Amino acid sequence: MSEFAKYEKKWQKRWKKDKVFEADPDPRRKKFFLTVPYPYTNGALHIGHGRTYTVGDLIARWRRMQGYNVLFPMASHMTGTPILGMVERIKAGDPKAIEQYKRDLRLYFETEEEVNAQLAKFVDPWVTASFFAKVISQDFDALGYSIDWRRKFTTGDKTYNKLIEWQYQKFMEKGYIRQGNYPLLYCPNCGNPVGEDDLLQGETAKIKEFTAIKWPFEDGYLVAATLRPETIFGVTNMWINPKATYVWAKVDGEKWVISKSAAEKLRLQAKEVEVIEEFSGAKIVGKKFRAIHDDHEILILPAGFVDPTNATGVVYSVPGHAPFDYIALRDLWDNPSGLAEYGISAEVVRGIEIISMIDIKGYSEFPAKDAVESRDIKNQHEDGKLEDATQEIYKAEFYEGLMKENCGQFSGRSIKDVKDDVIAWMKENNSCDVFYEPDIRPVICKCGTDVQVGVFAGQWFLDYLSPGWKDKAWKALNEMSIVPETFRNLFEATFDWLTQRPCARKRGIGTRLPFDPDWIIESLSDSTIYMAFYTIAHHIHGNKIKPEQLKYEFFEYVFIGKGTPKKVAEKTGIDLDLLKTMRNEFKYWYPNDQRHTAPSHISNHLSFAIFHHVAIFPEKYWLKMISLNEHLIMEGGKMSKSKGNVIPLVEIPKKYGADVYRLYAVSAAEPGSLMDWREKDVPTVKNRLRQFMDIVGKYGKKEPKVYAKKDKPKTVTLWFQSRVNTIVKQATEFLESFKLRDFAIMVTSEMNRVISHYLKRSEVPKQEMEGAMAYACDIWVRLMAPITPHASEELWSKMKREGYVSLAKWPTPNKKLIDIESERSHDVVESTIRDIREIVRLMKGKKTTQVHLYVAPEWMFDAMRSIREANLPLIVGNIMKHLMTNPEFRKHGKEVKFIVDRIAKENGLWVHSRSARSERQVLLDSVKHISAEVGLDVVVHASDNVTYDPQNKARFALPGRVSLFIE
RNA sequence: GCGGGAGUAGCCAAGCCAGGUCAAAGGCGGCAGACUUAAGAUCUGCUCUCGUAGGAGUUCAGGGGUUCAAAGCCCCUCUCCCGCACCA
Repeated sequence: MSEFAKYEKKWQKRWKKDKVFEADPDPRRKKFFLTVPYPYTNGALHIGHGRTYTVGDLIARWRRMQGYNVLFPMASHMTGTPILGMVERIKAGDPKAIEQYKRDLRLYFETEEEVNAQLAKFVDPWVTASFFAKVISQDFDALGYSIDWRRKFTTGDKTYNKLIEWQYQKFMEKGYIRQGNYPLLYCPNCGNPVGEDDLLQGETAKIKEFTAIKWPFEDGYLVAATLRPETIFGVTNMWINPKATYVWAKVDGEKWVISKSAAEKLRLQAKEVEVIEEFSGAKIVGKKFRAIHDDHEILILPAGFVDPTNATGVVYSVPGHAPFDYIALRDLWDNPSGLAEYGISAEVVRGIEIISMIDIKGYSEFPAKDAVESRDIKNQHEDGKLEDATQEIYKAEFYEGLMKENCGQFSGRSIKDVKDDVIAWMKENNSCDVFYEPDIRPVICKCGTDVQVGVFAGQWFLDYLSPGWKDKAWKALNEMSIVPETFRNLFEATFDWLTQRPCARKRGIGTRLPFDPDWIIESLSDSTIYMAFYTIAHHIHGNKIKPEQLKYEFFEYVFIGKGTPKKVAEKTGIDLDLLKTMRNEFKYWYPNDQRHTAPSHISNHLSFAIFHHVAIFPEKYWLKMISLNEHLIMEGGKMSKSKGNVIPLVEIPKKYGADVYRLYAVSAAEPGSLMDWREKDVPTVKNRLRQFMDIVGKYGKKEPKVYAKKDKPKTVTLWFQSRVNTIVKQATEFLESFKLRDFAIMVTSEMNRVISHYLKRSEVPKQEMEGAMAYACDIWVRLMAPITPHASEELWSKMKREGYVSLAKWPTPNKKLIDIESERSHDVVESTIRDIREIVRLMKGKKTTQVHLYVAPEWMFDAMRSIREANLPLIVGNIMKHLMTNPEFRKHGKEVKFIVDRIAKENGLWVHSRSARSERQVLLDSVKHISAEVGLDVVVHASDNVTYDPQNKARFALPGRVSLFIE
């Protein structure tokens, strides 16, 4: 158990008891509405999830301390397939699924009996989802997240369904929804589309779209599938596998010749297929078909390499540009003996002329021939080499090839531009269709069946290309803050690429489409505007409003302001005042000021959220800001259950302490980069927290006092007060610009450094030091509160402060105390100490007793100021001229050159005190300190009155660069 | 393939957009010292190379360019990471 657990629990309880984070509208205060996407509750969360929620909480806490009325709510996500899938696997007794859940359950139960008892209940997705929703909310509390839990809901709630129904009715009204064909991986045995998780093999498979070209043949078509439809102009023959089974089939009313297995696939691809006749490929070898572009007759040849289970099992041959075709034809030329049985003479085959139809630099007229010969491919059985040759030619021709003059209206155009036009042209002439295949083979379903491509007719899409939609979304994006700004590119790329997206499915948990209840809205499409639901969720369940009361008119009124509350109250039976309250509460909180999550959601969830908001809400309710933090890795590598290196969220407070984790999570990496969790760095973080607690614990209880100049404090006290306020200023600026790591370093390392330095200064009287320290601690404990709320709360109460530090005022820098001059002077002292040390080190053991410090003459300080004020470019001549016009400096001509040369060399002015007097004074004030640091007696001289300088060192002094003599 | 991003000292990681104040923050590791019976913890200093006077030299994936001046801007090359649609 971590040493922090006891007081962490204590404060979590008190926050809850006093409803510290429950936020209600307060017109007198500015609001800040922050959301982090709700977790998906199909299992326990891990340390990586914690990073995002911790950052979210940091923002919430900081804004709250800044005086904003902060709403930071949370809900849980259960729509979609994963929970349902797991439940089914548990029911089926799948040992892997059972073990996975047991592993998660053991985190929450002591005994194996309890684990099994809970697991036994996981036969209902609702039970699974609500169990994990519950434990995740406990985990969040244990990490100190300042969430208003009154507003929680799940995406499976009936009331939530009503929101989504309204949303999709709105989309329908606007014409943003359409139906169409959609191909996806499909298991014919299960009768379902399959996703990555459903696959045994080929998990990464994507769908490849072939163009099926319908070559006129007898009273129908010979249908050959290709990825290179532009090559129809180079066709010389057709390849048919004489040993394979083909069919004549009626496909959507037309007669097609395709392989038998292709006919079965087409049935799944939303085609009407009726097999008329089955026959062996040999039967049509030797027959003729007609070309698409000029109708001439072409021969069908036998080819063993044609795979009837790939695409249509019919291949048209372009030997000039396809290595497989070239080598197959060459093989027949070399050995035509097998042709006789099909009634094809050797002469006819030898008479086939290879056609060159693509012009490409660096190749002969037949690139396929070049590629085959350069690889020394002997025959059509060298698959690997042929595949390689095909890739080479395909790529080269696609990017650099031009259609030759024999390509009709497409002549002269580049392949990559012309491809789609060729397809369009064939489509117009009813010469082609589409045929889908998985891009890799085999793809096997968990049920053991070979997965095919299924085409869903009537699939519902959200059409992001609907007129006007994208323009509005762009406007929203352009006006929104994206932090870190580097991620904006990713949004822009996504916006460009979004076209149509299926928004409903046939399976899973979710909301049914109101206008087509066979379909269930898929889980990324039902979580885009729900932030609005937080503003009223507690009223809905608090007043036991029934789902059927949440009619279309209800949401129209509460979210859009349409209709009158009176009419809506009549229609829904909801109390009139309650309706008004909800409308007002929505108006108070909305829009969502900041949404924080991980960049992996940019290409879907976050972009959809922007699109859906602009579709539904008026401009003033669009998202204001999206902030992002990257994922977390473990000891330099990916986290994965198989590696066993996943730390569950629930263990973090026990193992490390919530505050330690939080501090690590914000200080180990800036949000924009991956964070590496390294166990050996944890003690350092813990130590930083302990130092903070020790110091504030010791000095925080004293009476804070601010020292003004008139109080005649030590100069180092003025420096200290200045540094503390500078830290407040910079820390706040870092938060504003979302540089969370810099913020964390500033309020831990830097603050600690400044404090330890001050504590070392023995010249400061005890009372003065305690007063100044108490002042600093009062600020420090508040600066740390967003990161380490429990420790800060504990200290705050020990300091006998009113209320909770979580609600205390965020420190603002006291400009009067920021004294750049004293910070500069301090730097001069520190650099002097460094210089002394360096010289002593270089003197290698020679006995040293005393150091003499010589400050530069006053006029040099005047010269530096004069240069700064003149704001001259860094050109020696100009600066010289500038100084020499002043008779005061002219007196020191030679030394002026010395100082100006130095300025040129250093590329500008450097840190120094305001005047020789003040520089000397600071050194005098620090004699004790310098002496203690370097172990030498210290004598400070003024260079206009040097009484002792045996080695004539004083003349090297410059402002800020004290000259030294060590003896 | 398409799209996005990254390569910084022994390691991790800031800096890059707005070039000079950068031998480059912070941390880890290492070395030395203090404290301690000792170890650990903690604290202090050092940690690219050279240097018996505060200085000099060489660095920011590799190559080229722009500039008085480049880790930073431009071009090319190499290497690595992430997303690509029904999966949340």
